[in-house]
Amino acid sequence: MPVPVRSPAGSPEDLRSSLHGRGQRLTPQRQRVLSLFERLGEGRHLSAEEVHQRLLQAEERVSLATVYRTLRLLSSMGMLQELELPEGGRRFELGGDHHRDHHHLVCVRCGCTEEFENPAVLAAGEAAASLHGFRLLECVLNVRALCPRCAQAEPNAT
Amino acid sequence: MPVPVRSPAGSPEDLRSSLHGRGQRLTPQRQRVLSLFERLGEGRHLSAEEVHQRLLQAEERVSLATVYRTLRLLSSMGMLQELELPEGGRRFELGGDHHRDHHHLVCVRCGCTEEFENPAVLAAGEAAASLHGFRLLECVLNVRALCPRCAQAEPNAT
DNA sequence: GCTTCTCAATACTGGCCATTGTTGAGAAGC
DNA sequence: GCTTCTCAACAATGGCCAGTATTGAGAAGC
Repeated sequence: MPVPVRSPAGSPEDLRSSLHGRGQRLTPQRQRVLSLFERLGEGRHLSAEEVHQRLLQAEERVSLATVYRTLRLLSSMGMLQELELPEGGRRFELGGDHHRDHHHLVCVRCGCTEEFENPAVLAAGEAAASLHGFRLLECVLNVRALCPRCAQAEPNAT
Repeated sequence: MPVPVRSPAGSPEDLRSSLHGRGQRLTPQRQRVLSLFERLGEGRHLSAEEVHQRLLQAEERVSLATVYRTLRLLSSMGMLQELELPEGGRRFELGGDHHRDHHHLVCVRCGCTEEFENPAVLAAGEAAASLHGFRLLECVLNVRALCPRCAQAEPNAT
């Protein structure tokens, strides 16, 4: 039974540590597969063969067998979600808790975090993306701050 | 005593790579000094002795000589700014380009980035901070996206 | 046809070690 | 008094290596 993976497919480093936690390794192939889904965005679902083809097109060769293995692995880690189609054949898409915008309040002193949402942030991200011609995938706002407890411990009032 | 959950995103890794780029090392002492200034926020300026004392209070022992060396180092790297007081004695504060909100558009495919600003983001951060009783230090919005060139290369319309 | 298995070749990791940048105390300089 | 220098002790890194998870091709299973 796989370990509970809390953080969605975020940074490359997240994937690495998730894998290491299970004594597994981060390989270019695994990165390529996950990265492909991240580039596609959330709604998209692909079959193993499609993943294989797309990676080939992107000049990121990964053998079909490895694609299958990796899809299964990433699913078991919760980073991908498996869809069983009635017509036969399976599809995969980005894991469920992948909000396009999820934000964190991080205490720089003790490291504790709070999560929050705010549509205004996504709007700002979309505005900037559109201004520069980018296609937005995900917005992550990190607010570096001091939590109530640590703020009290710090002997200074700015 | 607070329990560290995960390292605050932002500068820990930045500092490391900046140092490595110069063939220098990331040590706990350097982290402590920089971290102290980050906790203080932007307006604050401290003398070497004050830094030393505050670190002692925080049970983060760093020798005075090292404090001096580190302050000089961080200044030369632009992470701190040196203020020469007319009365004699120098003070240090967080480097200038440390905006309380600076945001990035990052292409997840080629890695290129664009920077932008948007007061709405800072507002959102402040709202969240205030809601949870946090004292905001800095807002960093990371928009994961595809740049125009890479968006074109990706053969899919979501 | 889609998916998994086999097995030799490959390569990611963690551990260990030498290199050399850093630190701590106290002396020395200004 | 504030800041820098000296030097032995310390420790962050990079390189190297063995251990072993992973990959690629093709065969085999469903």
